[in-house]
Amino acid sequence: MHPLERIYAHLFSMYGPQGWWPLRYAGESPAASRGAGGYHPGRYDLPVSTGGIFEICTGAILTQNTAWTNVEKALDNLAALGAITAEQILLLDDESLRAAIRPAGYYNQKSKKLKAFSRFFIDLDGRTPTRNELLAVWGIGKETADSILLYAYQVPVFIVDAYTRRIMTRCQLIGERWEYDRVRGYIEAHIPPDYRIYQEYHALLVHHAKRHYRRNAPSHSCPLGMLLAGDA
DNA sequence: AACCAGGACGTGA
DNA sequence: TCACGTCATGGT
Repeated sequence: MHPLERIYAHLFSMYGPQGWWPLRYAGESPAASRGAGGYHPGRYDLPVSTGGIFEICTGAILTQNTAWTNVEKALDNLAALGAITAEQILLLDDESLRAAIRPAGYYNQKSKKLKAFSRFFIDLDGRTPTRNELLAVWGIGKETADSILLYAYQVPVFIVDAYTRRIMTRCQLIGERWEYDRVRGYIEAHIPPDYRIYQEYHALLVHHAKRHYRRNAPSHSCPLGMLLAGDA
């Protein structure tokens, strides 16, 4: 069993299914099967509507280098304006859009990003975008593109975020200087390409990192260390 | 009261 | 390529 598989099994046994990506505004998932904050543990059929897909894409852009709690406030404001669809965002004047997403920070940049992505999203006309198409959109980098593919379109790509890097590096599975796509390729080579596993794995890494791998935290012991003691 | 949060882009070597 | 600087609000 590869260390990456062992880590996944361990994290899942510790924390259980995480139910990412949170869906709170699209109203497509029955409230009864939706947990607090819009998380929906155990459901892998979401999103099922265009609104749900777009909400995830919007959240992925707004959460760039930003705490999710701040993104929720921005999404609340957009929902209050009735602007959580691509068409409605494009109808908003720039000043209103900036004001709505202000809690998420970087509002000048992100307002442009949301409009650029909204045009792109409409042109897709329901089709699943390719990774390169997403990367060609201004404001969509590798991590955001992969977040959109994995959580909005159920494409099995592994998201390499700061938390993933920090944990894998400290477990000595990857090098400090490995490029994004090298890390992604390494993980995808050792984990079966099942979008449900990739979704849970990434969410579990984030959850675990928030508890044990804060950037400022001194190198203290982590529960995963014991898992890796036995092999290379 | 610094420090950080589920990054991306522009610029100059 | 690579290393910086910039963007910005809200919680700890």
